[in-house]
Amino acid sequence: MADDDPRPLTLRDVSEASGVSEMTVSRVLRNRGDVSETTRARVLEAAKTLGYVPNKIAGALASQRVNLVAVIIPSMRNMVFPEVMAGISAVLEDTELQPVVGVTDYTPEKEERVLYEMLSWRPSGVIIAGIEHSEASKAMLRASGIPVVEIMDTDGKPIDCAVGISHRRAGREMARAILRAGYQKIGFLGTKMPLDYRARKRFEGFTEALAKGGVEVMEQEFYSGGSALKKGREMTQAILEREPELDFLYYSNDMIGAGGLLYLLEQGRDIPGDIGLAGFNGVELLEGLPRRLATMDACRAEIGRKAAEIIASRVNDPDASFDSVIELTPKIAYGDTLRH
Amino acid sequence: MADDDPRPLTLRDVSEASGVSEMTVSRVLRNRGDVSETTRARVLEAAKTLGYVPNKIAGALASQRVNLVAVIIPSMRNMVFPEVMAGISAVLEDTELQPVVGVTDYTPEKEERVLYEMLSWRPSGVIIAGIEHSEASKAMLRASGIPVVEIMDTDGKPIDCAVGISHRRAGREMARAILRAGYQKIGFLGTKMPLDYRARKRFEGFTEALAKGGVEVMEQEFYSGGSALKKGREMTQAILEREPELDFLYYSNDMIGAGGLLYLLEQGRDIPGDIGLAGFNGVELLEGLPRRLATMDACRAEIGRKAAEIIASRVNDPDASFDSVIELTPKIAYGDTLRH
DNA sequence: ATGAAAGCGCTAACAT
DNA sequence: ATGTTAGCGCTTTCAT
Repeated sequence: MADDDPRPLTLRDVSEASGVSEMTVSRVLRNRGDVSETTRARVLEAAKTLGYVPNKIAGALASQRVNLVAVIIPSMRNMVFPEVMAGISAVLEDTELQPVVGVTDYTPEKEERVLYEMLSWRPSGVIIAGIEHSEASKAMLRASGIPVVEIMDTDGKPIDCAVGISHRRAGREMARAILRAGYQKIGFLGTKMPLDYRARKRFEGFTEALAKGGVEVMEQEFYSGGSALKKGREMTQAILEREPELDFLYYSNDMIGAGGLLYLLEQGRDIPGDIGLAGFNGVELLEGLPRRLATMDACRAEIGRKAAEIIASRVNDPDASFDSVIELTPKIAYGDTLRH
Repeated sequence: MADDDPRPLTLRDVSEASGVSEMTVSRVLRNRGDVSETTRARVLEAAKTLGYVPNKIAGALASQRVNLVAVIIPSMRNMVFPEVMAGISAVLEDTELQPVVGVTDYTPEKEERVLYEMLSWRPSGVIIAGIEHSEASKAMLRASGIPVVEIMDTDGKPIDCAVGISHRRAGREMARAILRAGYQKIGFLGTKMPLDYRARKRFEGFTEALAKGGVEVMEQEFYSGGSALKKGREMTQAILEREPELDFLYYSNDMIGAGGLLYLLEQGRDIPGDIGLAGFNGVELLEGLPRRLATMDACRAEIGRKAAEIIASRVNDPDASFDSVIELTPKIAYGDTLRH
C-alpha cells in the first residue's frame, strides 16, 4: 500500500489496468458507441477498483460542452430563493444538466463579478433573478451565446427570455382588494433596499391603484437587517405610534407581516375588523401562525420549473421555440387578515 | 455589425486585436509577471471592447488548478445551511477560492452522486456536512488528495479533519439543564428522518443523560414534511393528548419548537411553570416570537468560517498544520421557556 | 468493436 | 518585457 503518488488518476491508468485503449475506456465510461460486454465489464471493474473519477475539465475542453446551468440569485436566506432552486433542481434532475448557484447580495457589482466568474466556466445556460442588470452584465449575457432566462419579474424587457410575475400588477391587485374591503387608512412597511426592484415595483403598483381609488398611503416604515419577524413587530409598533388611525398594513414580505400579526394579536387588536394586514410571497411558515396572514403567492417553485424547462429544451435543441415572456398570475390568499 | 460567428472569443482574438502575443495577454488578464503599462492598457482595452471572458476550463486544465471549493450539504431549506454557507462565503470572499454547493437531500446515494460530480471538476477542497458517509464516498474523498473538512458534527472519526459540535453532548447538556430545573415528565418531538444522524445523536445524548438522572423519555412524536411550524403545533397537541402529564417538551429543531410554543400559549398554558420547552439551533426567527424559546446555538456561521479558513490555509500551503478535530461548544439559551 | 491522431484554449517553463 | 514551445486529459474524427 505504498501510496506515494498523489497524482490523480487518468484515463490512461484505467486503460493500462484494463488492457484496453483510452478511447474504449472513454466510451465505456460515457456509455457511448458500441463496446462488447466483455471489455465493458473489464473497464468498469478496473475503473472501480482504482477509484477513478473522470476529469470533467479535460472532457469539457475536448467536447466543448459543459452540462452546467448558472443560477444567479440575490440571496440564500430569503426563503424565496431556496424554493426557486427546488423548482429548478426538480426539473434538471431528469436531464444531464446541473445547477450551479451564485449569489449577488442584491448588488449589481457583485452580480457582475459572479456572472463573469460563472460565464468563464462556459455553462450551457443562465437563469438569473431580476430583469434589471448593469450594462456590462447585459453585454456579457448577450455575448455569451447561451440561453438566458431572467426570472421572478416580467416588468421590463428581457435580454433573451423571462419567466415571472408582474410585481406592479401584484401591488395593484392587493391595493384593489384592500379598497374593496373598505379599508381607507393604509400603511406600508418594507425593506430599506433601493436595489430590491421587485419590492419597489409592488409598491409602485400599490400606490398607483390606491390613487385610482382616491386613497394615498398614509404612513410608511422601513427596516434593514436583523430578524425579520422581530423587525415586523417593531415596525408595526412604530408606525402605529406615529399614526394610530391606520386601518390596514401592507408588508413587503410575509416575515415582517407575520411579526406584525403576532404583535397586533398580543395588543388585542381586532383583525381584520379593526385593522387588516397583508404580506407577500406565500411562505409556508404562515400556515403555523395563530391566524393566516393574507398574502399573494409569488409562484416561486413554478418559476423555477418553467425556467429550467426552457433551458433544458433549448440546450437539447438550439432551434427550439420559446416564449420570450411567461407571466404567471399570482392569486391573493385572503387568509384571516383581509376582509372580502 | 454582422455578428454571424457565435464562436466564443479566445485569447487569440484578444491577441490579434491588441497586437500582442497570447502569452502576454494571458499575463495581463491574470496580473502575472512583468508587463509594461502600455501593453497592459492596450490589452485590457482590447479585451473589454471585444467582451472577452476567459475560458477557465482551458485555464484549469493547463494550470492544474481550480479555485473551487465543493460544499456539500443536505438541504437548502433548513435555515441551518444558508447560515453555514454565509460563514464559508465570508471567508472565501477574501481569497481566490469560490464555493460551489451541492445538495444531498439527506440521502447517501445522492451524496455519492453529488460528490462524484463535484470531484470530477477537481476542486481545491471539499467541505461536507456530517461525518457519516458511504464507504464509496469516503474512498473518493480519501483518493481525491485534497483537503476535506467534515462539518457540523464531531462525534466520529473524520476522514481528514472536522469542525463542528458534539450533538451527543448537546443532547446531554440539555437533558441536564431540564433535570436541574426539576422537570420529570419529558416528551421528545423530532423528525422522521433515520438519516439525520445529528438529530439522532442529540436524542441519544439526551436519553443517556436523563437515564443518569433516573428519568426516561415518557412519550415521543415524529413528523415529516410540511410546514415545520404547523407540524410543531399538531405534534404538540397530539403528544399532550396521549400524555397530558408531560411537563417538558424537547424539540429536535427550533421551528417545530416555535410551533409548539405558539400552540401552548393559545391553550393558555403556563410556560415555563406548568410546562417547559426547548428547541435546537438558535435560529434568528425565535427573536420575534411572543416568548423566547429555550434553545442551543449550533454555531453555524462559526463552523462555516472555521472550515473555510482551514481549506484556505491548506490550499495556500499544503504543509500547513491543522487540527484534525475542532469541537465548538454551544451554550444553552434559556430564553423564557426553561426555568433555571 | 477498437484504435490512432489531432486538437480543444489555455499556462508553465524556458527562451530572448 | 515579451515570445515560443509543449502539453494539461480528455473527445472528435477518421481509420481499421
